[in-house]
Amino acid sequence: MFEFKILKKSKKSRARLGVIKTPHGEIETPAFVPVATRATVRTLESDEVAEVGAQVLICNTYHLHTAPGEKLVKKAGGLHRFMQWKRPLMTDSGGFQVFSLGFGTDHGVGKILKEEPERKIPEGTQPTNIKITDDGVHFRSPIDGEALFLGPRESIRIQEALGADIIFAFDECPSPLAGKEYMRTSLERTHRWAGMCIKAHKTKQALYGIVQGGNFAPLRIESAKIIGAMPFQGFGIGGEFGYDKRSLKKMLSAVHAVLPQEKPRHVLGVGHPEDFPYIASAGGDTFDCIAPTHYARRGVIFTSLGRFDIRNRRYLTDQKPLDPKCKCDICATYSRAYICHLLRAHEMTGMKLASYHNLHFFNAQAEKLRTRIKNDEL
RNA sequence: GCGUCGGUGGCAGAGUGGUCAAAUGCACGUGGCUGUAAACCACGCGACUUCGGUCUCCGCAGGUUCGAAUCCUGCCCGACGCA
Repeated sequence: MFEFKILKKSKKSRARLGVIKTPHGEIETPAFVPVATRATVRTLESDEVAEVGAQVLICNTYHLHTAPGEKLVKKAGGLHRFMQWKRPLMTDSGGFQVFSLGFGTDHGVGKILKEEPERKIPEGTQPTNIKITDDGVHFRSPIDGEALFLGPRESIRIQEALGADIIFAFDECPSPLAGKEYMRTSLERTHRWAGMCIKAHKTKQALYGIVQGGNFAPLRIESAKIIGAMPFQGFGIGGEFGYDKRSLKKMLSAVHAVLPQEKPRHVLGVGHPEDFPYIASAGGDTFDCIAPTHYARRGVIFTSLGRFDIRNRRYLTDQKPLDPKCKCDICATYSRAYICHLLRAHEMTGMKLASYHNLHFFNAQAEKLRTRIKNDEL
């Protein structure tokens, strides 16, 4: 059972208000999706993640295969039961690790760059530590060197064992440094893999296909046409979208114009607070980002007035809450001074309180998005 | 009181005649982080600087030497042992 219902379409933009129905409940969209790579939103219990307003989480195929292994998760009753998360779940296919453990590591870059990249990865190049073939990807764990092969069939098989409500096709997330020729070859491979994923897919879990093409508009459009025509129940849009926010919106809009309107779209791995309106107005329904939790552990607090580093000395004497406008339990209870102290002292509680607040903030921002669409403001 | 060992940058701790403004770690500071190899990473951390350097610096005071954090003498302080 999987269904997507569009409740309202904006007249001002491509934004839509919707609801995704899954066996584990509904997701009001646009929705922010916290990242729970290894079956946990780091530092938080599943109950707390629910408390903070998360409707759905995304876990990771590669990392859960590595530990504890999908067999064990299946034996434990599936991901939901294993991690005691009662709401919907997604699993990412491992396609992002093709980048993050490949060229991402080689060049020390993330998938979104700050400035116009000097594209330099020529076609036929392989990353140092992994090998990309037509059948899939040979990984080598950066931790213990363990060899691991992941292709479309393997990814789907693992994701079926894990048992999330929404699963993703295995793709290659291309590097933002990939040259156009590399991008084209990679894209064709990703498209081939998409077909293989559909063939391999046996369960009732919703399978999303992934559109790639980097910052090359014609490739993006082509990808959206090909993936959009395949019998997926939803779509992921992955990779990079250029180095500024405007190109993100433009590219997403172009892709969403091509994809079937009645199916949900998930924007993969994008979602700093300032990106939210761009994603939603470009037609995105769900989107995940590690930012709230990843940054929280390093002391970066997201607020209605922007972000700041709570570890800064001056907050040691600041008795105000993290964000005076925030309605979360942390802001109602604890001072900046306390959280500043905890983080400086490397106390885990500091990371947890910051994570809790940031996640609340991100979810509240997503809720604002929905309200704005309802009120014809977006 | 005698003996032994030791006193190095905010802390811990290398160095034991030149290559030492002094390893390394921690702390501190700045920057980075967008489908999490991430409680991580990079850089800085005596002062001044026209960025080529200049000055001050290894408990204190003297001395030896072309040259001392490093060797010698005295003093101060600490740990341990013996009285």
